[in-house]
Amino acid sequence: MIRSVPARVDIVPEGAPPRALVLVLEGWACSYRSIENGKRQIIAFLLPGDLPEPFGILPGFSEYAIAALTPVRFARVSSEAVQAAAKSSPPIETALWWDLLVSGTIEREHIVSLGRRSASERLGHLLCELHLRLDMVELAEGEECDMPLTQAELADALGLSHVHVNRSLQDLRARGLPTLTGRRPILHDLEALQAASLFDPDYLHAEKPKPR
Amino acid sequence: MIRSVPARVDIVPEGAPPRALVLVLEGWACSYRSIENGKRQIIAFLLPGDLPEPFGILPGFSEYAIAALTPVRFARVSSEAVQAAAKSSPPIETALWWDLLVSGTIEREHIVSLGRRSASERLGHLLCELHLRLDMVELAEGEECDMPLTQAELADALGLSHVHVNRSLQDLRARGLPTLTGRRPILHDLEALQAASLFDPDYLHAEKPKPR
DNA sequence: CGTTTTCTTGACAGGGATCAACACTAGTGG
DNA sequence: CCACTAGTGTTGATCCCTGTCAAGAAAACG
Repeated sequence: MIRSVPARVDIVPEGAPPRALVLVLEGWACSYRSIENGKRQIIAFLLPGDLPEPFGILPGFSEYAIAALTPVRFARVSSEAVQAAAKSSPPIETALWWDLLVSGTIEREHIVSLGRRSASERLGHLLCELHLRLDMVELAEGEECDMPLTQAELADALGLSHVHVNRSLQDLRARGLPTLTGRRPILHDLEALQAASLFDPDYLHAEKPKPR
Repeated sequence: MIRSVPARVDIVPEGAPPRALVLVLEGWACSYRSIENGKRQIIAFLLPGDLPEPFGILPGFSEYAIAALTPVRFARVSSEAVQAAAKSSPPIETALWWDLLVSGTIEREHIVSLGRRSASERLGHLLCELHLRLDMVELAEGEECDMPLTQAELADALGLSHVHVNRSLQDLRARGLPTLTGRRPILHDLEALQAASLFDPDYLHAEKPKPR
């Protein structure tokens, strides 16, 4: 079942009972959690092809909401259907596991960023990550790509205030690394930015490993 | 294959090629990542019963090291053996998926802590989490439990300096919440601590859901 | 075009880092 | 069993990164 939602609405609201899984087809979304003190934390950005909930035999826990950041087209897939697909096709099963592992790795890297990297490093790291991920689904154009994110949304992902995101962006720009005009970053010198952001491109495993 | 290591040594060193999975049987361990600037970030604490690497059909990525915090007894289980066990026994398969989902949830909650909670809240939240997890494996004694962690180790998990961990601990103590003498915390008033730390006990899913 | 978001800047405050001692503990070997 | 040593916990002083508040500029949008 394919559906579309406009930007800025919840695809899965917080605390919803587990239902079918969401598969993002087009547009940007994110999973987030809002907390009692009024703040919110974006857990992960979801790009086309992402399956933000685990596909296994247990119902998802759904502690987190999923929201569209741009207009999003997505499919709702029942857990049973996903498992049936996995059972019947080894490549699909591999792809599902691969997605699960990679999203876990991205989340753990997020922990490292939030815990031990400075504001500019976090920001640069995120730009590198998103650029690489877009590249992997053919959505980057060389050193440029679309990135329809508000500075406030970046802030909610990076654990910063939107004011400081703005200043960190200026800091990176001043050091000649990325330019972010409008919502279209240009990573002028990818290697320099990666070095400055302590970004190791390997962790995303751009080439899929073989199943064993 | 069951092995033992003394405290403070790596069970799996950083960047090791994927091998058999580790299953913690006894003692405390953690997974961590050290970064170029000399800092390190603890990703997760591993208690008895934890299987810190995903069990699926793909080789683990092993971006992270696993270190013993106390003397640890652990088993090395080949990926194939785990899958065979899952295939042959639905309860085991359920348990494996459950473990995978819960550790993911704990990691995402870690993201929320690091991004949007104050030092004292993070600390209190971690104490609540570890207490509950210990309780789930019968290792807590009422409001007390063993917690063989150094303040520096807490700092590396919470993204703080060890000095500030010390001060946050005093802050909680002054507010009558937990007492942490030696390595044995007493959570005098669990509910008050949970409230002060924005801790929602539900996210650990102490009661396992049924497979569907 | 007017209105609402977003972006940008400045001033200021504060949480947490860093540095540097010093006090304890616990483990070690004599 | 005690002295020694290394690791851990505790404090104080100081600094700076980042948050908060507030307001104006620039985009986005209907």
